[in-house]
Amino acid sequence: MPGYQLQEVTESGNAAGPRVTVETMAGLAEWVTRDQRWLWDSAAAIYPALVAAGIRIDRCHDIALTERILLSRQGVFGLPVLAAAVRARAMGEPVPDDRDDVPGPPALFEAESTRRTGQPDVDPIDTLQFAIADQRRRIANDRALALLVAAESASGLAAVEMGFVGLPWRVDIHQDLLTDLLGPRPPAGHRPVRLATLSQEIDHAFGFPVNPDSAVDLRAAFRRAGFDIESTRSWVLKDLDHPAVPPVLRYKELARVHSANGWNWLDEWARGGRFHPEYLPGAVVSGRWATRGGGALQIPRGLRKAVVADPGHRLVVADAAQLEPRVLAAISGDAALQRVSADVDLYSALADDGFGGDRSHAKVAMLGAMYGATSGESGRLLGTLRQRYPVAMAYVETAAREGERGGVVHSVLGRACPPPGAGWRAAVEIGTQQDATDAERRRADQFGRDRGRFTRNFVVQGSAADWAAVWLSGLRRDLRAVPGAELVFFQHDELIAQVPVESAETAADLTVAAAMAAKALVFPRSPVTTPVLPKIVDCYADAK
DNA sequence: TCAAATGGCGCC
DNA sequence: AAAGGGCGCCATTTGA
Repeated sequence: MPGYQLQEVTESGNAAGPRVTVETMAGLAEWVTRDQRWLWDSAAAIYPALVAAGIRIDRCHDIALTERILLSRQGVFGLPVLAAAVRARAMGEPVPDDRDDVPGPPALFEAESTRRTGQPDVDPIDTLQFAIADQRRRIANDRALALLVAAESASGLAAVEMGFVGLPWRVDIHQDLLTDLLGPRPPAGHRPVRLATLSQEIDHAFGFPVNPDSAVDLRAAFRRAGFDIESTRSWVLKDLDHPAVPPVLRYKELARVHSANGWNWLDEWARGGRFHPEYLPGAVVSGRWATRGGGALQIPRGLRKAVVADPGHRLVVADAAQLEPRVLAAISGDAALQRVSADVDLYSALADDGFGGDRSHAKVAMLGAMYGATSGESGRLLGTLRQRYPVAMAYVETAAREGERGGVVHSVLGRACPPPGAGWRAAVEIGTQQDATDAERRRADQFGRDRGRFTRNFVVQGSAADWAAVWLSGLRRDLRAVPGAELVFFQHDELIAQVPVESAETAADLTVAAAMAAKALVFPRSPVTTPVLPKIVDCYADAK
């Protein structure tokens, strides 16, 4: 593994510390000691090889992840080739907004001059030194931003480690579930018997053949049967009085299992009893993680039975209860909502505080407020929220107005949302001219409202992601003191650690402590709580 | 014919 | 209870 160039930095943060040129893994191992922070271009590019070689590090500064956050604040998105961005900044040129570039692992030291013609070659160490100094300068004196960058860098380490370790996955249990639902595994290219049977029932109910996998065909069939529907989404179909509806809904459900998490998924993703998705920290504009491969963030609840701890171990499943409304209470400073958020079941408290004890109404209303619902029950319930929590509602309304007029908003620690694109600006520009047609006005309105919903949600979702990154990185650090403990899954506001039986209670306590620490760091002086309720289980399905 | 767009649905 | 935010993935459809 030659060619990696890392720079060691002293605890004092002196970037001019000794240089290390790593020629081999064995050579690197000598350099890895505790209490070092490594500076490197990207954990995603370097760390997988180290982890595979049995090397773990405690801390790092990840130039790529940091640069993405810093560039977001300059309105640059789409992850330009990192070296190009650093080089442009070094030369005082505008940073290229390279949306179409293929986002491979961001590589500072790859031979980019061969890929991107016309660029001068640069010394990687010089580039690294410049990048570090430049980033430090841009972060200087912004404690929130420094916290975000530290948490993001640590997330980069956790992501690589979790991808390497993988989520325990019992293939036999998964196979049994599939057989129960769909019948035996069909030959390649064939439908399982259960789907074929349902398809026949659907044909029979309509009186003519219909392909239930085709939305076009299915909608035409229902229209032919006298139901003037716009789409075939299941919540539309479920209200129709037609004999085809039950088998269609069941077909959709099972076809989803088959195509998304069927035998092909098992072959590709769960060999060896582990599911190894690739985690991409901060890859969602809001700062949430994304994953690549296997749909790791959409594991159906019904499949959680297949996630079982190794012998002698337990799973510690911890999630932050109703994180987003608590975050809204914190960032808005709404005293009434903060009082409600003192309750472990926030929605129940909300229900008792203006929704006549109706928890589901309270929940719908709050979600609607954060997502920008306009119509229906949720829209009507917004009035109650405005009356009870005017400060919180004004906060999200302000964010929405900012988005509608083309502005940007920030998460609590300072991640910026993308500015509107050229198409958006053009459409709004045209639609607001004196001589605009009705269609142009409607289009401009639509674009404005859509973006308002986006920025409204961004401030909440992004701040929740900030909190979660701090939580995760703190827990990762603390968990290193627990022998045999590994983080194995992370999903927005929920994580799973696999821990030796005897350490399960300790690890569970650590998830709680890390949540309290995250609250104190991200929302200092705020009275809100961000409770975490860890469950110690053998099987993920038993955690809820 | 093939790549991009769409519809749909799983998770938060 | 409603169909509002963010994603990834699959099968089908569209259109160049």
